[in-house]
Amino acid sequence: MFHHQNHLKRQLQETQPASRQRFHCQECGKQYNTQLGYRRHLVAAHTAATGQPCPEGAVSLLEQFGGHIDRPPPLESNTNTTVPVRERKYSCERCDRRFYTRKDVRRHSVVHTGRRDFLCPQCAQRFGRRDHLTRHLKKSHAQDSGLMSPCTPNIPVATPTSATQCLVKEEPSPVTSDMGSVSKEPVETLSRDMYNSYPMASPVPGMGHPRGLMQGSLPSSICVGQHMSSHPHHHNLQPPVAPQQQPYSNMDRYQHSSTSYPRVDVDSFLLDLQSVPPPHMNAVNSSTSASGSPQREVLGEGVCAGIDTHLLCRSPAATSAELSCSTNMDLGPLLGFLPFSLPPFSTHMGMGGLVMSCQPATNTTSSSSSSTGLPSQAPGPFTFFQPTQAHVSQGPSAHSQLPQPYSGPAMSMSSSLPHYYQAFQQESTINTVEAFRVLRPVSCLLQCHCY
DNA sequence: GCATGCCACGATTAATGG
DNA sequence: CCATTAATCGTGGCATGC
Repeated sequence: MFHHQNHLKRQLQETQPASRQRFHCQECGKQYNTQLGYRRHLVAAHTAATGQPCPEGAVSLLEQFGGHIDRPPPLESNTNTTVPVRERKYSCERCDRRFYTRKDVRRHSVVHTGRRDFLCPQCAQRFGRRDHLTRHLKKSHAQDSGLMSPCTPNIPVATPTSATQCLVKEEPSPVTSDMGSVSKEPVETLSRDMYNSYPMASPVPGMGHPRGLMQGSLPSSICVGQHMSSHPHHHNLQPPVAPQQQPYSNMDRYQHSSTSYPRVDVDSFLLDLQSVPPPHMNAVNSSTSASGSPQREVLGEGVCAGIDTHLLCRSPAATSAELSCSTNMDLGPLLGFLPFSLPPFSTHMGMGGLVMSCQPATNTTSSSSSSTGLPSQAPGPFTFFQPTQAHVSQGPSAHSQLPQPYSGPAMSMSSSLPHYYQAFQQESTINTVEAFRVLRPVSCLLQCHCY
């Protein structure tokens, strides 16, 4: 269980200068901010060097690192020689961070785009870099290599050539083909968020990633939240829990000493979700995309634009109520951790949760794919969203008819949810109801595909 | 020059024990 | 309730091979 207060305290401690770099290696002089880093350094750098046999615990750790470290000494050891000091000549256009090589800048761009093109075939978790996927597979799925999740066949990615990785990158999405007039980036981001919507229960209890439910959704949430947070409409909102609440700025997102996204991104996203009327947001998106502002990408390029494209590609038969329905929002980031009315993960459902069932719906939703402009045979995550119109007609009545599974035992997963989700849960009833209203059509859709 | 992959490190989160 | 630990992911540096 996670204790927010405890976390806040710890966060404060770690961010205070006095407590930073308290772990000093007496052998090489390196300093570490965290005990974990210091211990890893000890195991990796000095355990083998001393010639002593690796401790039991260190053996497994070294195995995780791929064996004993045999890399040459770091460059710092040559600082007293004539080796010229390298300079970071290549800077990122979006955040002013500087890098040694151009390649690093390109790789860094993933931070801004939020793209996660590398899909784990075992648990549908997505990564922005191939080596991350490789690492994930080695660490999380090394033992279940022959245990393919049933969800895998439904994942619209290329067959992994290495049998270990699914490459989503550059994979022509079935949606992309129908959105030829749309710029590439929004489509990619939209598709990304759809993937992120995969509920990712660990295929094997005790294996895989325990946080798979929401891990992949964070960057997308950031995109959405960032875009929406830029709108003055939300300033009157109070964050549920925002220990690191900071004003948004592109620079603030990436502290030079930090490599992770601040939690406030998620909080902001959740707030925005509850407060933004879709038509308004649509207007914002339209203005944003039309103006071609350089801020576009910073403001969550893909997601906000993805909403536009999602709307634009829809059939003219879509009613105004339909357009005002938030099912047109890119809800992918939410689907990873919001309860909806999804059946709790169980062994009966099998591995992969919702992903395992993408069979054509037998109800009215089956005809909706044509109205979306999507190919009816298109597999993959978009099938989740095709039949949304079938539920739109419920309109405002759905508001007063809260889905039963939202309450009580259906939230069985809440005990293992991260604190920002729990913070969402703890929001006022009105806000929750609003969230339900926004998300209900999608949840109903998901139910249809699950049963 | 570029792509790939390994590694170190910080951050986050859940689990565990006192 | 609090502190600690373990596991995992995100990011940047950099070696290697083409």
